[in-house]
Amino acid sequence: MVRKTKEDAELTRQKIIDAARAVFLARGVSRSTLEHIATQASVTRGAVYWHFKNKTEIFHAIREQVLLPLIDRMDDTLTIDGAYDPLTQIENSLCETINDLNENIEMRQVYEIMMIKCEYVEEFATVLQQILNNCSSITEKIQIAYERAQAQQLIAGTHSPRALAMDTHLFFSGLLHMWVKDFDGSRFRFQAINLIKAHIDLRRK
Amino acid sequence: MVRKTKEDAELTRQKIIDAARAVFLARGVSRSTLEHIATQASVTRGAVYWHFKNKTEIFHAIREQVLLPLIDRMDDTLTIDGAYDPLTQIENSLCETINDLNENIEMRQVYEIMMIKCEYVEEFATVLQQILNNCSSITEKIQIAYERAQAQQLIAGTHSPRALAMDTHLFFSGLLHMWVKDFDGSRFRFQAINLIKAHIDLRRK
DNA sequence: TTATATACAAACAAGGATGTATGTATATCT
DNA sequence: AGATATACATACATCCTTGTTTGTATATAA
Repeated sequence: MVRKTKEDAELTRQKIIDAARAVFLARGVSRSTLEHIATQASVTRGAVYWHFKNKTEIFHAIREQVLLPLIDRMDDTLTIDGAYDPLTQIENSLCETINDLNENIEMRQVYEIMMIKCEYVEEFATVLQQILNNCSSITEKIQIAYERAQAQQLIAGTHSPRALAMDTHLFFSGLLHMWVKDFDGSRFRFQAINLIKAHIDLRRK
Repeated sequence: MVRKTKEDAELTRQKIIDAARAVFLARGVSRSTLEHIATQASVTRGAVYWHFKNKTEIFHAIREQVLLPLIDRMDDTLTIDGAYDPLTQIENSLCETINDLNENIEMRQVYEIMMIKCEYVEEFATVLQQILNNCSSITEKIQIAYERAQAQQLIAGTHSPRALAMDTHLFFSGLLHMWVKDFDGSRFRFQAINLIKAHIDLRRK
């Protein structure tokens, strides 16, 4: 059979994306061939080339599908003036991301691919800029929360919200990297939440 | 000409390593072929295969040549009971690493390769375990310094040296990753030292 | 109902990349 | 001084991988 309905086609497209995620994770992006991906998706390379121009396009599709919703959600938890104090809001925001990583397999896989199974050269180098931009945006959100915390006199000592935000962001950035590398979980995964709490407690008055 | 003297041979071996570092940096590890490396080193693949079993072995040679001395030096600055107070020792140790990155081109290149130009799959997956072990060892050193700082009552609030060390390590880990990705320097490279100072100041009484 | 565009499968062509095998000039050892 | 091992260069065979082209059955539009 050939020529499926529009919905069928969208389904195979998604099947290819899912297959690519699994293959990238297992073999790394550059060692993954379109044949690997096609086989994993139970289609031929013909189908892959129909839906995507090349491997790079699949890579970007995978990345966007998981990362875009994540950024939106992070924005929400940090900027909404909710029931918790600003420091707790930051803490919750970071913890939520860790929970997502624990529960959402696809998100975990994408993070692992982006962090230790991809080489940022040539066509992929542009992603680095996007990552830096995301980081800037997140740091700004955290900074705003710290400013509110300072206004409410929740912070010990005298530290600029900017510096606090950078420190928190770098801490979390390191945590994510270690979380991904720590595949047996013993060193970082199981205590990630406690590490976040300790980090925020350092700032509490 | 062929059959050089032993010293000549060692020289070509080093030339190949240097060439590989440059090629890995420019094209990423997996897209770098032995032909690329040989050409860059002004030799043929024959020479490369004489000195190394394959690309993976060159990779490990590059890594060890830069990382092993670094670890030794980090050990020294952290464990020696020198003229500075423990918190300043930690600060200096981190700042020294950043200074190294700024001044030592080869070290900078190796960090960049290991962090964003290499896929940790198959033969390279073992490196992840080594990285985790290094991290553990560094965290322990930092923890000991924090314990001394606590004994001297230099630390604000009541936080366990263990938690402080983990937090510092994760912060620095994140900083290194950002330092590498921030190729134009504007966001992290130029203010790395200040970020470290701010991080340590958070702990000072 | 027929024409056309769609959603693939299958076949084709070409260029690398790897590992090995072979050749060879010359340090080095005896 | 001759033998041997060394330090490569060159040539060879094999296996992928990629991109494109062609074929084709069938939704879908006219």
